[in-house]
Amino acid sequence: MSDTTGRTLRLLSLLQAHREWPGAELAERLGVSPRTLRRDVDRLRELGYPVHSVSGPAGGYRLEAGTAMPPLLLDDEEAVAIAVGLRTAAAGTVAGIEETSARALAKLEQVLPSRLRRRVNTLHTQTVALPGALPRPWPAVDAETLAVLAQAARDRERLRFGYRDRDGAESARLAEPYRLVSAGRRWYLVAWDTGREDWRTFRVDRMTAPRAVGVRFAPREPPEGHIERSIVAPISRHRAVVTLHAPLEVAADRIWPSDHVRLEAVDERTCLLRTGGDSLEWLALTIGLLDLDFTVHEPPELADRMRRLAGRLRADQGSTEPPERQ
Amino acid sequence: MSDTTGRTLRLLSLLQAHREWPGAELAERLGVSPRTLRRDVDRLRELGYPVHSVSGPAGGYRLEAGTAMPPLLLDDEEAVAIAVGLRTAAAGTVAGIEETSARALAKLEQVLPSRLRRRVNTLHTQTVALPGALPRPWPAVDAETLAVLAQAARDRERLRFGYRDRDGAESARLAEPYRLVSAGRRWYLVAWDTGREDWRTFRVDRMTAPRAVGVRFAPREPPEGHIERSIVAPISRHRAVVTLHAPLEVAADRIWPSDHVRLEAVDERTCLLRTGGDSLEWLALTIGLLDLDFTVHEPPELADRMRRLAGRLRADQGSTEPPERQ
DNA sequence: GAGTCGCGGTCAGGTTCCGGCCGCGATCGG
DNA sequence: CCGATCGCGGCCGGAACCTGACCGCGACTC
Repeated sequence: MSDTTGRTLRLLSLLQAHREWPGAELAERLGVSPRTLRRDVDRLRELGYPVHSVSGPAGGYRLEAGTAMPPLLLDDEEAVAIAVGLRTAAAGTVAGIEETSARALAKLEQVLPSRLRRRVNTLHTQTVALPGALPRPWPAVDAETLAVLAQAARDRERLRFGYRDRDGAESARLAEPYRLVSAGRRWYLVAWDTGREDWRTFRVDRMTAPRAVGVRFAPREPPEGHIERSIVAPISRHRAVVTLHAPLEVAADRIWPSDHVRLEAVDERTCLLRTGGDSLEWLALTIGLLDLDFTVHEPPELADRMRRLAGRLRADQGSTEPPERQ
Repeated sequence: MSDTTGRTLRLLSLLQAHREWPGAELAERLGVSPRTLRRDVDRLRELGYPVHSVSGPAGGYRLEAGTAMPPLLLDDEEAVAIAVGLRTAAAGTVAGIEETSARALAKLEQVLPSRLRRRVNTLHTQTVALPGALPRPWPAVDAETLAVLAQAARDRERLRFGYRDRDGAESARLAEPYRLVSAGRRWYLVAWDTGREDWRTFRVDRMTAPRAVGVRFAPREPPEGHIERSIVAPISRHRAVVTLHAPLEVAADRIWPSDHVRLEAVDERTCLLRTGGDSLEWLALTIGLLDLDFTVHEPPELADRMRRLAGRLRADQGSTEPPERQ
């Protein structure tokens, strides 16, 4: 049995499925001796995939980001999610990468098992069937954060983060994430709060700087039906509050309405814009492009960013001819 | 030299990059004898990946859809496209798979090289429809069709399809696809029409039942500027020429390569960007988000728009308190 | 019908792989 | 500070594997 290639692939798959593994468990799963496992790991390293290792108790192996993409080993659901995401992106929901998305989609669909293809079809038609509601404004959630949370929950790693509760009070938390839940556009993390010694449901948008602390914990089940809560506000990294020195109607005319935008009149010549976004540059530019006089109230960083951008933009635009027509 | 595992991986990668390969070429690329190649193919089959083969001249190997997902071997752009698609899907743009998308994203981001991560970030913020540039409903292009076209173009396979031209006249076409181009919400296929013996640009939504006919053709280059003339120019109202005060590599890293974008080095610290778009605001936004110093040469309106934008951003007084807390 | 191409059997020689054993060093907990 | 745990990598011997070469066969195209 020419097992070694397949085993190496299986090892890669395991390393992608969980972030960190103790060597002994890997060896057992692959059905080889620990010595051979070390050799397999070396093989992966020689192939250019950086496998990081930690000595001592609680040591183990983990696959890190290197300079080249390793082969992605996906389970069924993930493959479906990717296919659906690519279809949507190719449909023009995401600007600028349509053609590449189509190419990636071609590659994936070439090898996509037919039972999965069926699922992709039903899912895709389900989601795109809302022509009116299709053009989404900006992303509701910080994807980076989601990825961190999903990973911590998957790998059963303790999570440290700041949390701002309903009343705005900040606190530092240490929790054992159980599952990431999305309800509508909102995301929640169900977790065991080790400080409070109880189950909590955290709104993801109120969490700050979550990071896996590297300590694994024993799984734990939450009580039946623990996952209920209701909230309103959108989820984005930066929330902006800006006064626009223009009548409400004028402003409303230039702003693409969405869940993430609130516009209220202050008086007949002024209105207040509340909005949010993942990047300060994005906020600065979209606000600036409204072409209205405005005053930024929050966040303070936004004003800084605007000044910096203004500096870039000011520099003698259009004064010169392009260098040379090659 | 323990090459065999890596070679098997490389073989898998080749089989995903093109649909069909003649055995001799695969053997040469992998640097082994044809006999060994056959053994490698057998190995893949034993691992459960269905490699189909065709005898006779024009024979070769092709990887087909099996019962399990094979490891996906992605190039940089594809990886970025998938990451962006997943982020968007996870953010709730696509209903029903948010949690799975987040999981897949975690898996991908764990191994995503950092240079790609930057591209994902800048791209991700651009997913929004602009105020002003309202997304009008468009004859939806079938993702399945797109995948077929992208694959045929990639693999250089002749394509047979029906086409309904501007006047509604139907015709059957046989063409050698060159490239799939997306402009705005529309898709075009640039191809050599073997019947007309000339280059044609087909609108994808007017094509019916395209399918790869299985015949490979020798690649052929369209005349210089053909794509720009037939698609980019008519579609994008504004064509911009901008000097970026950054090395080519830095700029290339932040700009999504597409048919609408040309980037050339001027010297070691400067490069020239040519791009196009429907709206000045969109152009200003994408250029502004690059976070690079730049100088706009064309069009003059864009330079004006940038100056105005700079004025707005600078004019903000940055007062701290909003008028009244509602 | 000729030529091309994939298929798979066989063989021989060299290489690799594996498990077991060892001492080493890093890390964590007491 | 010490001991336990875990990853590291050298070494060994025997078994297994991999490779290239050669062969005749069958499928397919022109």
